[in-house]
Amino acid sequence: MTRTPLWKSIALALTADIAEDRYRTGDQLPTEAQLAAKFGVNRHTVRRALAEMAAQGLVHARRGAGVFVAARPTDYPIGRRVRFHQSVAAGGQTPAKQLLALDTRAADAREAEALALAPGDPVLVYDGLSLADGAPIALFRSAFPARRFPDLEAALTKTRSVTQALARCGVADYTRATTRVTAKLANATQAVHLRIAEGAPILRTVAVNVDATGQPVEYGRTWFAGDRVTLTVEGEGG
Amino acid sequence: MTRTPLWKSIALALTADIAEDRYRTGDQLPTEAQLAAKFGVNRHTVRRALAEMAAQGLVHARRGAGVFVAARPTDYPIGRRVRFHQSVAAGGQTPAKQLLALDTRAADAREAEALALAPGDPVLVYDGLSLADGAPIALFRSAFPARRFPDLEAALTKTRSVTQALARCGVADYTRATTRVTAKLANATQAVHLRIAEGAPILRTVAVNVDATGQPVEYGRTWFAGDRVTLTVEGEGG
DNA sequence: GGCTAATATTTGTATAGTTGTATAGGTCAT
DNA sequence: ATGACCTATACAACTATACAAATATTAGCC
Repeated sequence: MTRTPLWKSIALALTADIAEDRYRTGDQLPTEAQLAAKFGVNRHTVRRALAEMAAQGLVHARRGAGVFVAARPTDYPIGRRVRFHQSVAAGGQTPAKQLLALDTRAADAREAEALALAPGDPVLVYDGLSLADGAPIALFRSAFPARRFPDLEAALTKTRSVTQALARCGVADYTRATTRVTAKLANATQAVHLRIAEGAPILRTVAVNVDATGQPVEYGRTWFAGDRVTLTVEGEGG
Repeated sequence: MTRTPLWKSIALALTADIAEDRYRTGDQLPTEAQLAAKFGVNRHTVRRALAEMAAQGLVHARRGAGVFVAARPTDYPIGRRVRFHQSVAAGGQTPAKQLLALDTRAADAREAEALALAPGDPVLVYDGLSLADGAPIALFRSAFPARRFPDLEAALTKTRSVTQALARCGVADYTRATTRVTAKLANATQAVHLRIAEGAPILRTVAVNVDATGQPVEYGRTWFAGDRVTLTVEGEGG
């Protein structure tokens, strides 16, 4: 005589809690065991409800950690003068960057070509994570010509902003020369960082930034969580 | 939904980094904490990956120091005319020797017998470490008849090479009379020197070198890191 | 300079908690 | 009978935290 399945009513109740801001973006929900006790059902029934909500992008679970309220989609522009900080702030969210790794090594073939370096020239590689309101938006890996910017590593350690760090190294302004966008599937590592499932869709952009004289200063690859970001292309006066 | 366990993909990524020489033999990897941040997982997950790589002999951890890329297996010949320096250089690696202790004392029973000395005769004992590309390959303890070579201690201090030191003491050439090989387990001291785990397998060789007249000039015991060295037996024309 | 002691860093180990997955079975409406 | 729904149990994978043990680094002292 159960018109509505238990799991469905549980999902509705939790969805209402989120809609009424009882749980906010990034918050951890009670554990599955706690929810099961609270609703007086088996843990699997709660899981069924959470699975439905996850499929709708409302929540996301991290094994071993808990279930969290997912971030709302972010609009992200692509154009000649894109600055992550400004773009996110313009959308009313708080931007942040997390440094994952900073390493100097020999350039690989693509990096050397994009930056107009000789094979084997050193590049400074900056792996990081872009956040909006604490939610991960994008993974990125930027390569810079290490010989031209010997102080960039220190600058990036202080201010994780690429724009500010380059400014300290004498590049007052830079613009995006090329951008290519492709679709990929998240591998395990990317999925963890972006808090999405392995195999979930990802937007990958490959870009080269140049200074005022046209010299390439940054070769950047960025991976966006596909269902959390919408890339918008500005009119580019080529 | 994790097709591939996280730790496995992390181990693969790090293994690839080593294979592409981004981390070289003897290099220290980033700390577990840094790797955990870089891959966006808990430290224990990184440890699981490192444990797998350590089990394969790819890396080795030293508590309090870090995780290091293990040396690649070195081929080491056993035969009548073995010279450490030449053997390692022939393999394309850079040989070195580290002096641990140099001491003159009364010979014990085995040393006396091997060197054809009277009980209680003095022997010069040379404890050292053999390195290839900076990675420890073998621990050794060599005993020489002190009365026959009064200047050997000074010579060994200058040039840590046994061959060169003996040459200065009038032994232009020597050959290996006997070699015995056994397997042991590393004790704590050996493990520290060889940068392996306590209880790891060790190859021990016991050898007597004789001069052109057949007089024994060196009684040497050597402990090789079992998983880092392959002993190859040359055809010995007795 | 060299030695010692204190401090900080790094790996090793232990414990507890959380989500993911698999298996087995039971209830009920159609 | 069949399939959707729900319970029960167990284990694997991962997180979180804390502390111990070994090492590296630094400061101070002679």
